[in-house]
Amino acid sequence: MIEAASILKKIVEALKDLINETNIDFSETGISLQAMDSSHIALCNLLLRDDGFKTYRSDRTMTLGVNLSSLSKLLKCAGNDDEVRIFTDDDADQLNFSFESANKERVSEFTLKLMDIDADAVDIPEMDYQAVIDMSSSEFSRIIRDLGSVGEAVMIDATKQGVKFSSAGDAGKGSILLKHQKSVDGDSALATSIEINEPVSHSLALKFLSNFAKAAPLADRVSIHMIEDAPVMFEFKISEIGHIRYYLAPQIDDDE
Amino acid sequence: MIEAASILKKIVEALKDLINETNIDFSETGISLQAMDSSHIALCNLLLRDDGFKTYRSDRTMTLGVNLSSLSKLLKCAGNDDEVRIFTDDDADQLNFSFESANKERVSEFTLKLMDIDADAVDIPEMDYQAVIDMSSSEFSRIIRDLGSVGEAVMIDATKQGVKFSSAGDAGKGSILLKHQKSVDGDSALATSIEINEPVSHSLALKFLSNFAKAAPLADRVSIHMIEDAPVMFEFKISEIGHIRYYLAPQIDDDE
DNA sequence: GTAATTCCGA
DNA sequence: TCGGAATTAC
Repeated sequence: MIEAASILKKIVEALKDLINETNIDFSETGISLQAMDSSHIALCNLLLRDDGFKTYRSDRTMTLGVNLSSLSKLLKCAGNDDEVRIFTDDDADQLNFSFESANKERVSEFTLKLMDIDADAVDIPEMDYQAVIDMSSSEFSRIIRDLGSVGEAVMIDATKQGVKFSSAGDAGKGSILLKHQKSVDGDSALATSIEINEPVSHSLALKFLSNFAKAAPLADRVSIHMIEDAPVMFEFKISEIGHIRYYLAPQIDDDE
Repeated sequence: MIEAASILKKIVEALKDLINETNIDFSETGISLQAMDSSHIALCNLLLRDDGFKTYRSDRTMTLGVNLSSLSKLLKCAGNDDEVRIFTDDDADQLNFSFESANKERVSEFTLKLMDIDADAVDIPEMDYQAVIDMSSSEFSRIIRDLGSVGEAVMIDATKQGVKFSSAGDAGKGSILLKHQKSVDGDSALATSIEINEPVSHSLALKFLSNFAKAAPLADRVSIHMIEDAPVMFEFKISEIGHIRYYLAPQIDDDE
């Protein structure tokens, strides 16, 4: 399997602070991963389809347990433009990486030891969400960072008119309102669009949202999927190849 | 003696984490320093020839003991483009620095207290090395940093074809292979050249190599000089004026 | 564990 | 050019 290193790095950066160790599933159709975060509250789902790779081959289905912190360190040894090959031996007790620089003068080989991990058997039902907010991922990061200095949780209120992020803490409170905008061609990159059946609002722990925001380098946009009485889902599409989705259950608090 | 501050700063940065205190020799022909690192394993050698200075005068030979950490702090008070004068009084119990800004509008004077230091009498024999690797110093830094996250030691294997740096640790292992290349004019800045009589390989403690890599800002290239059963020497040429050389004895381990 | 520094992104 | 984050030294 061959791919540019930078995207792989970003993927691992988007997961490693949430998940220490996880099983990764390799199958004919691609690579996938589902895992609860270390505190068993949030949930991540990664999908990389086979056709997104330059070449991809997996003769059989394999589940490999990796330490994401080690993997992150390993990937830091690749240049962003290096071509990456990932392969495993038949006994699959280690995962091998080769990085080749663009000019071919430098070839690195790294090996990651694998581990047996007790899988959190996770099943994610597809849902019909009441509201789907599609917004700039950098805007999302900015809002999460800004509200992170205000309080511990963010209330997300989605209405037809727009979406409001708000937080309150000891020193005060803050809110950011993004108005719904049909993607104006001029700056559609920043526009926020909201598809909504019914207004919905949820309070979410900022601690997790900050981690979700680490996926922003992977995608220009993030979509936030909300429904009453179920986890909120954040999706970052990874161009041409798949997505990262994060699920987080709302906090039960006074305002809902 | 007058010199641009930035180069002096870089020199001290390249030494201070390895050596706390050292004698510096001032003679008619220039400035030199030899010292073991604090753990008495690695060895540094600095040479600054008199003709590399804008002006240089040393009426007699002097050996002055300095604390490099204090010197580093002192030099941080100089602007990078300041012209530096270093001078001492006849009794030589302190070293005086003046920094003059490019526009001459600002002149700073600093004084460093000297100390008596028991010299490690160090003698470095000139050797005929079996292999000399000449490579980009930034590439060297990168490799040392990358392998630093893998293990505690690096094996350097020099052959006619190229040089391989490799390391192994708990989480896995890694290696970087640089292919030998006659300096193609196009990008000779990155090319690696290897002059070799006989293949040689040595295992070296990464802890020290990380310190050696701090000399990279002083020189675009580093040359690695290897011979069986003797310390490996790393040389960074300081343009027009001298060099820093580091010596490190190989670790005895199974692979050699 | 804290503090400083260096590097990257806005 | 400035601020923030990550890395590294004390």
